[in-house]
Amino acid sequence: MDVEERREPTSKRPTIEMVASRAGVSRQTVSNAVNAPHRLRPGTLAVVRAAIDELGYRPSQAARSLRTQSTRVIGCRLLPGNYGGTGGVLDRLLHSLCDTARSNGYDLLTFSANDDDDEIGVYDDLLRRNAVDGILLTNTHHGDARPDWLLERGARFVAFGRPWGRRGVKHSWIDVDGARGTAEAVAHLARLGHTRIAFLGLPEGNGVGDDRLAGWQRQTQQLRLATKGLLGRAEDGIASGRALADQLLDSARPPSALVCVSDAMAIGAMRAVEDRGWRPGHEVSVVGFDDSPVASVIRPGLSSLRQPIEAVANQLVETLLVVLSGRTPRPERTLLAPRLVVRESSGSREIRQIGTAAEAR
Amino acid sequence: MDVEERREPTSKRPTIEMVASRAGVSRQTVSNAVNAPHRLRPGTLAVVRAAIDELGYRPSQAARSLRTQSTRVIGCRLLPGNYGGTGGVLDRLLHSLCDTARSNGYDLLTFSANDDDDEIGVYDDLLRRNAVDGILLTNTHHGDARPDWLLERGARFVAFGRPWGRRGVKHSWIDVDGARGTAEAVAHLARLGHTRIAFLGLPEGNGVGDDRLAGWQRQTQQLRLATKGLLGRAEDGIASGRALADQLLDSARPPSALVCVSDAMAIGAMRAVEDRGWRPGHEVSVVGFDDSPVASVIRPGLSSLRQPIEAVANQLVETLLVVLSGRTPRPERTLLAPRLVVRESSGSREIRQIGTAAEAR
DNA sequence: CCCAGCAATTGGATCGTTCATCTGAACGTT
DNA sequence: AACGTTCAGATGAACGATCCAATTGCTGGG
Repeated sequence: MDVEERREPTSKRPTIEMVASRAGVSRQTVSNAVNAPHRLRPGTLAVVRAAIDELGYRPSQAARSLRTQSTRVIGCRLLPGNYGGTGGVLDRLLHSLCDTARSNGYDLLTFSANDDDDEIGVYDDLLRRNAVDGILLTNTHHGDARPDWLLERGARFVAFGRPWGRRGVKHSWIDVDGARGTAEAVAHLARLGHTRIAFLGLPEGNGVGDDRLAGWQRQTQQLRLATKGLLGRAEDGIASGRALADQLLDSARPPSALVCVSDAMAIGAMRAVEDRGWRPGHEVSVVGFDDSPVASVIRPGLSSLRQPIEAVANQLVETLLVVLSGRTPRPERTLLAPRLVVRESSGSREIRQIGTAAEAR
Repeated sequence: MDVEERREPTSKRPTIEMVASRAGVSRQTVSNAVNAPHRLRPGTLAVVRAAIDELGYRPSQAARSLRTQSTRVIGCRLLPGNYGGTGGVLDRLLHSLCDTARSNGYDLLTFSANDDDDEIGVYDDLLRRNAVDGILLTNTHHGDARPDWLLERGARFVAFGRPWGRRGVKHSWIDVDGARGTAEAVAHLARLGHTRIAFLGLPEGNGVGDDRLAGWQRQTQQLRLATKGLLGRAEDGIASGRALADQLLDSARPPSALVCVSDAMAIGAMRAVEDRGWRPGHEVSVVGFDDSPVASVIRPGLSSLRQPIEAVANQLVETLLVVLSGRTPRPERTLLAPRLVVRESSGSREIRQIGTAAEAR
C-alpha cells in the first residue's frame, strides 16, 4: 500500500474531473459528495470519497469563489497596538477569531491601517476585488464613519464595540459590558471595606470611557458611597493615570481605592501610590481594566477586569456567519460580562484610613 | 458631475467586459491596461483608465486566481502568544508583515495552530485548496518537521528563524543575530565597569538560547572576563529567571550583572535582586532580550535587546516574493542585528562590589 | 408488458479573468 | 510594389468549480 502516499511527480493539484474519472462518476457527483452528500446513494458516496482521499483532492478555492461569488474569507483590521501601554487584548481576539473562523470553514485575512480613512480604503479594495465575504469591525467609537460606509456599500459586517451615540442601528454588534465590570470592581472594593472609591476615566465623549464610568456611578450610588470629588478624567496612559491619582490622593478627602478605566491608567495610579511610600493593595487599592499581560507581571500584581475575548470572538464570527447567510431578521446585539481577576493591588487586608493617617503625621 | 459617484442600484460589481464596452475596446485591452499598460497607446490607455475609474472597476480576485493559478495571498501562523510572560514581538511582526505584503499587492492570511503537527495540517489544507501562494514560517527550532514537509511538498516559503542544527538547507531564511545582541549587552555592561557578567540562558539544545549564549561567551572571552560559575540554564519564564539569579547571587563570587536570554528571565532576575533589598541598575545590572512591552512599563525600566522586527518583516516578504517569482538562484540567508535599548536596569552609576559588600556585613 | 413517478446522475453553460494566437495596419527597406 | 517586422488590439480557449435542466435508472401500479 505504499503507492497510496506516493504522488506522481508530473501531476499537479488534482481537479474534480480527475476524481470523477477515478471514481467512475461525473463531476457533479463529486461536487455533490463534497457539498451535499445526502444526495448520493451511500454506495456511490463511499466510492467517491475513497477517490477523493486517494488523490488528496480539495476543491480549488479560486474556482469555487468564482462560481459561487463567495470567498469564505473574513477580513479584520489589525489594530495599531497600543503596546507601549497595555496591549494583549487584540492578540487574544485574533487567535480566537482564527480558531472560530477556521472551524466554521472560513479563513481570516488581516490587514493594518493607520486610521479609519485608511481602513475604509482597504475595505474598498477588498470589497471591489471580492476578496472577502464579510468584515469584522473593531474599536468602534463616537462619530465612527466606518459602519455607515459599510452599510451604504451593502457590505456584510459585524462590529466588536457598540455603535456609540447612535440610534436605529442597522448592523449587528457584540460588546463587553464595561459598566458591569466597573460596578463589580466597586462592589469588590466595598466588600473589602472601602468607602471612598474613586474612578480614573477618559475624557467625556469616549464611548468606552463613559460606559465604564457609568458602572462606577451606578454601583457607588446603589451602595450609597461618596462620589463627589472622586472622579478624574484624562487621556489614556500611564502618565495620565499617575497625574490623576496624584491629584486625588492629595485632595482634602482622598479615596482609599481607585477604579481605573484601563490598565495603563492603573499602572500610573500604582506609581502615584508608591511615590507616597504606600503599597498598592494596602494603603490604597487599585483596579485596572483589560487584564493585559502587564497586569500579571508587575509587582504587586494588578487586579483587573478581564474581557471574555474568546467568547467575543465566537460571537463575532457566528453572528457574521448569520449575516452572511442573508437571512437576518434584524440586527443582533450582544453584551458579554467581564470578569474581575483579583491580584495583590486589591487583595483583602486591614483597611487604613489614609486621610486621617496623613493628617496624623 | 454628481452622476459619477452614483452607482446604479441594480448593477453588481463591474466586470472587465463592462469596462471594455464602455471604453469601446475589447476585454483584453482592459486587461492589458491593468496588467501591462506599456502595451497600450497612451490615448487608449487614458480612455480605458477613465472607464475603469468611472465604474470603479477592480479585477475579481477569484477569477484572476483561477486563471493565473496564483492567489496573491501569503499565509502566516499566529504564534500561540506567550503573553503571560513577555509577548509583543509577534504583534509588531504581524503589523509589519501586513504593511509590507499589502504594499506589494499581497494579502496576509493568518491562522492559529496548537502545535507543529496542527500547523502542518493547516498548511496541507491551504495548499491543497490553493488558498495561498506562499508561507511565512515562524519560530523555527531544533528538529523542526515543518521545513522538510514544505520542501517535500514543493511549497514556497521563507522562515523567520534559522534552520537550527541543519546543513545543506534548501530554503531561504531571515533571522536576528542573537549572539551579536548579547555580545553588545556584555560590552555595554563592561563599559559600565562590570567584570563579572553572568548569563541566564535556556537549556542546551535550544537554538535561540544557544545562539544568545554564544554572544556572551564570545564577548566575555574577548574582553578576558570571567565566565566560570556565571552561566545558568533553565526553561524560559519569570520563575526560572528568579531561581537562576538567586543561585548566582548566592554563590561565593556572585556576578554584578546579568544578561538574560529573554525579558521574562530578566524580570525574574530583577525580582531576585529586589528580594535582596538591592535595586536593579545599582547593585546589580540586568539586561533582557526582546524589548517586550513589559520592559518599558515595569520599574525600573528593563534594558533589553530590541529585534528589528520591521526590517525582518520587510525582508521576509521581499524574500518570499523572490521565491514566488520562481527565479531563485539559491537560498538566501539574512542575519539582522538587534539593538540595545538602555533603561534603568543597567543605567550608568557607581559600581559596587557586591561580593565584597556581602562579605563585609 | 408498459409507463408514470421519483431519485440519482449527467452534460452543458457559466462565473470573470488571463493566455495564446491571430488580424490588420503602419513602417521601413530593397 | 513586394516584403518582412513591429505593434495595437481582438478573438477563442482555457482555469476548476457549481448551477440548472435534462436524462437515466429504478420501482411499483395498472
